[in-house]
Amino acid sequence: MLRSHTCGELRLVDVDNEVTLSGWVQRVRNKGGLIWVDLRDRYGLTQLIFEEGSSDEFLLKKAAGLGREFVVKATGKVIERTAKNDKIPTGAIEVKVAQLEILNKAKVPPFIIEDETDGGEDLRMKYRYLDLRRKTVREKLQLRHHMMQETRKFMDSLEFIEVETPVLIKSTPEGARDFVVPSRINPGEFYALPQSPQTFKQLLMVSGFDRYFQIVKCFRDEDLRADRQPEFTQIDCEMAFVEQEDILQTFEGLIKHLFSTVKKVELGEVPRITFSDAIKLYGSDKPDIRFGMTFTELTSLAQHRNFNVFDSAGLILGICAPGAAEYTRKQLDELTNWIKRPQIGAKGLVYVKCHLDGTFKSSVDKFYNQEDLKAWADKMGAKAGDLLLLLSGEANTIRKQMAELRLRMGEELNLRDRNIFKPLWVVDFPLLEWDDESQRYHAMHHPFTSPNPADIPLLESDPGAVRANAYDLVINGVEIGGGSIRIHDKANQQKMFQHLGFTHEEAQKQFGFLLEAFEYGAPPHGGIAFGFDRLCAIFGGSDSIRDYIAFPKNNSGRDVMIDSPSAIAAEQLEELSIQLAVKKG
RNA sequence: GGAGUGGUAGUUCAGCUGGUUAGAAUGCCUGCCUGUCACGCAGGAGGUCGCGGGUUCGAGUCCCGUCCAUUCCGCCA
Repeated sequence: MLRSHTCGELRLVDVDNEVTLSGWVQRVRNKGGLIWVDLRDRYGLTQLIFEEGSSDEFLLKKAAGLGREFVVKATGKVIERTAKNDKIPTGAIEVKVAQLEILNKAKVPPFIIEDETDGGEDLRMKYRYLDLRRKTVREKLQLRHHMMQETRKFMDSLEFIEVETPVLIKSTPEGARDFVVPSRINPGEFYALPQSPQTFKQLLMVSGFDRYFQIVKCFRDEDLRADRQPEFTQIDCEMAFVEQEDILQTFEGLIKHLFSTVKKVELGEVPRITFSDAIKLYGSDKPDIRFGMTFTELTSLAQHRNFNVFDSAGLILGICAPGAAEYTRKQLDELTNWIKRPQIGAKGLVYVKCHLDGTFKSSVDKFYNQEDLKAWADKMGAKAGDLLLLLSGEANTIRKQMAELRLRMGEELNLRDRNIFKPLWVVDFPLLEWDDESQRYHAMHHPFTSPNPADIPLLESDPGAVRANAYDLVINGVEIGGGSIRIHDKANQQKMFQHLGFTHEEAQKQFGFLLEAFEYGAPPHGGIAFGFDRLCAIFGGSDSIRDYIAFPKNNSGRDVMIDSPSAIAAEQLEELSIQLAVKKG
């Protein structure tokens, strides 16, 4: 027998029992006549003890020779500790070892395998299998497991059916770049890996599976970020015979269920905001509503005082940072420099300190008197002790800049607590988005999204103003999910392709199967997809999704452990009828 | 494609305006230690300063190029 118990379960009640434990040596503490070995497995840590006098010499020697990460089997009696450790659940007992077997030796690991590791990101990824032995990392994958099970439970309880859709599908030029896979038996032709199972889930609606979901890998060949991997997991969902309200209710239920079961957090009703209000108040379509600091427009109030910067601006925006009036000159300079960096690119930053004595001190005192500044403060609802921060310029540009500033101020003032969760539905997204590069409209969500019926007349006159039946779920400023009510009739779908610049032939070639399916009785339907990795990261309180993926890729899309991607043999290339334009040396 | 930051011992980092033999902590090895649990004490080994070029009497340090990592912008229907 290799083990009778795990390393996490023995307690005082087990004292005097003979047990066998197997696991990894976390650390050996050799005190001369006494040797302790911390034995670790997935379930915890148990202390083994060897004692000069009562343990035989050979055994002592063997114990003293153990190194980190050796795999051992130890048999012995559970005894009560003289000196207990209340930091670990097994801290009241230890195992007095009578037999020790080294199951496998280990090289000295390149970094320390404990909660606080000395290993950097790169090294940990190269030896990910060692990194995963660490409790902090393991717990993140356990969280993911838990969320996955709860998602399936909840969806199943509502009669959703999990259907697997193909991974080898067809490339389409819309949207993100596809990963492609050459077909050996069809020379010169390629499959694409799905960016999402979008068309398949719509076809399932046509098939009558009126409630579908799938926890599914999706692939996008775009540049990576801390929260973006080339392969990632979605909770993909679709429902037939529903309107937007049905979808929002159903999946608000899923989110509440996950928070309740996994985090023991009971959420209230999820608030909603329209896209246009989100932009106006937060400068972002994924506002973090854990804190206020919404935008106030000061354009009419602040112009015509001979301050040229403001007078020439299309828009003047202000936010009120609560209690930040005592910011020093140095802090304000830092903020100004930060917002002037090329990534954000503001021209400058105007501040107004609302002193406790009711006076104001600003960086534009030359142009504005105390009454002017008071009028601003009043309009922004500022209190004594607050700091007003103003940006001016072209409307869309400064909204983005102000959104960044708002988030930074929220961070600095500790208003973005990781243990507080504020989900938000953003609704009424625009249907179309103008793309300067290709000089045409793109679908903001995707080409299957239906327009808001009230706005259909605008499709010809003002396409950019048409609202879509599309919605996003945002939690703490992170886009967690998005979806829409789809178009379900052929004529409308064809019209949409037309608006997006598809010729009739292109539309037919790429999506003919869907258009044809719509002719055979397609029900009204809609759905949503959640970024599962991000959802896990939010639950775990991390900015990066990488630790929630067992074997993630690095910033360049490489797996440094298995060293992929890699070149393939000339014979393979030939078999696939592929010639390389560039040879990798 | 662009910008920022970083690359020095197994690991995490320090190394100033260029100056003699490149340091610390931790890990590792050896010895001592009977209640440790971040054990302690004493000793020891360990370096292509990412790579290539340049400036200089002299480069870890300055300059140019390049590679790698990371964060952000673009991109991500």
